[in-house]
Amino acid sequence: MVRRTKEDALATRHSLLDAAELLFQTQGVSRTSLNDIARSAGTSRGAIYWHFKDKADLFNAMMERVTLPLEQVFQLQQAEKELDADPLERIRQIMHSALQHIATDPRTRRVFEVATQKVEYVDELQAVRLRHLTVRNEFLLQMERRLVLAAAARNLTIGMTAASAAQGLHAMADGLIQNWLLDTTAFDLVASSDQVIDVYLKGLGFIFEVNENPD
Amino acid sequence: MVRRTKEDALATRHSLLDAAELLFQTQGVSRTSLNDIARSAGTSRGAIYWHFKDKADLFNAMMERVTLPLEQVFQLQQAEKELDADPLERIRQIMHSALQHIATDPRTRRVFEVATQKVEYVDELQAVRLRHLTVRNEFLLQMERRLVLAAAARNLTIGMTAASAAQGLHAMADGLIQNWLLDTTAFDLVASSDQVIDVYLKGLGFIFEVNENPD
DNA sequence: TATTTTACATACGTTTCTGAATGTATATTC
DNA sequence: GAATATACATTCAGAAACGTATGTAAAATA
Repeated sequence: MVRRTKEDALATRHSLLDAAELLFQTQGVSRTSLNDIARSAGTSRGAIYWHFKDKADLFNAMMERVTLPLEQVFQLQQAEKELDADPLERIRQIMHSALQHIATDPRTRRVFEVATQKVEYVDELQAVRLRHLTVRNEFLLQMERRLVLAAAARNLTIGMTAASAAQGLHAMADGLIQNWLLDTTAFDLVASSDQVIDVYLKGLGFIFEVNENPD
Repeated sequence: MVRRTKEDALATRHSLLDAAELLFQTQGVSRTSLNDIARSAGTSRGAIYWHFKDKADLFNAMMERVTLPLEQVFQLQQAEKELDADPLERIRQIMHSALQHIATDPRTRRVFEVATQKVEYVDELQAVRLRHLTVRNEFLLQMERRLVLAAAARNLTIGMTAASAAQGLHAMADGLIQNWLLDTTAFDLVASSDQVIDVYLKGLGFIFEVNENPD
């Protein structure tokens, strides 16, 4: 009704994104009107058009609220001097912490569910999609490099290109997340991922103790 | 304009589904109106409402046109007496032929792209989704059984439950398909899948010749 | 051949959403 | 403390989509 302070405005922005998350999750992006979001956040459409250009812009902001922190994690991993650490262990750590974060942080899980099941990637949303592809390719390259280092350190040669091996690793994590999001009670994401990723790495020729705990 | 023979009607139905496929792929399901589909197929909305209850019903028909044949494949695999065949080889064959089909059949690829990127699974479409989950679980059970048989035949014990191993196998195939659909030029689906699946099976303890061809 | 379905086409009414325009009261700035 | 920018709320006009109802001519049926 009246003008708020800058902090209030930021709070409004966040409550709009919060409302969007929940509504997108239950109704899907396209069937959620800007009016729905505004009313759920206790404001009007005017507030949305003030903070965002349109629905696609809002969607993008919602995504970045969870993906930017995730990307930070990868950047940090790269920043710290890791020359001494075992590349293979770093791979396992990175995968573990990423999956762990997805499994435990409610907002991340919600947004991932929206991003994988409740949105259609066309027109303006395609751009958002493409940006994420860039991030994914960056991740693939990192994994590829780490695999090369890990293989060299152990003086072994995997039976395929490092790029293919990285593709497989990423596909495995991606598939696990997707399937877990379809039914979060079907299996324990972190535990299963740890096991299954170790199986894959073992198949590549890397030998270590596989976690023996069933499930 | 005038009534056609039954064959004509069936042709109309198929052309409606064809048009829907293409429009869904480029515009997304929710942004494609029934009028768009009708005009693209050279008919009117009346034709759609004659053949289908609503858009969800049409979507479901579009899905079944490609999923039913795929399910048939699995059923047939089960029907023929396979007691003599090596269960591990059957797993590899099934995965290979499924991926091969997805990679080479344009309609299947198109519908998969729609199903994974161009539709929001809410409300009526949720039902369609749930039906596919049933199919998936059936597939998981089959793979689990085969893995048990394969392990028994070789007198080895994998370091996890067969269910988890099957989950990993399925997640891997699923992830590969998803990633390949995002950019079909990034890698060769069939070749990469063959390699990567063998790596996984090898990691489980199954030993055999891994295809050595790079990429 | 008369009757009844069938396979659509067309018209209608209603709902809903969007973007832009405009209004407005309060922070903020100078 | 006057001017300006901010953070929204409200209104408006227009398009578009859906479901239903109704029309219709040719197949199918008897």
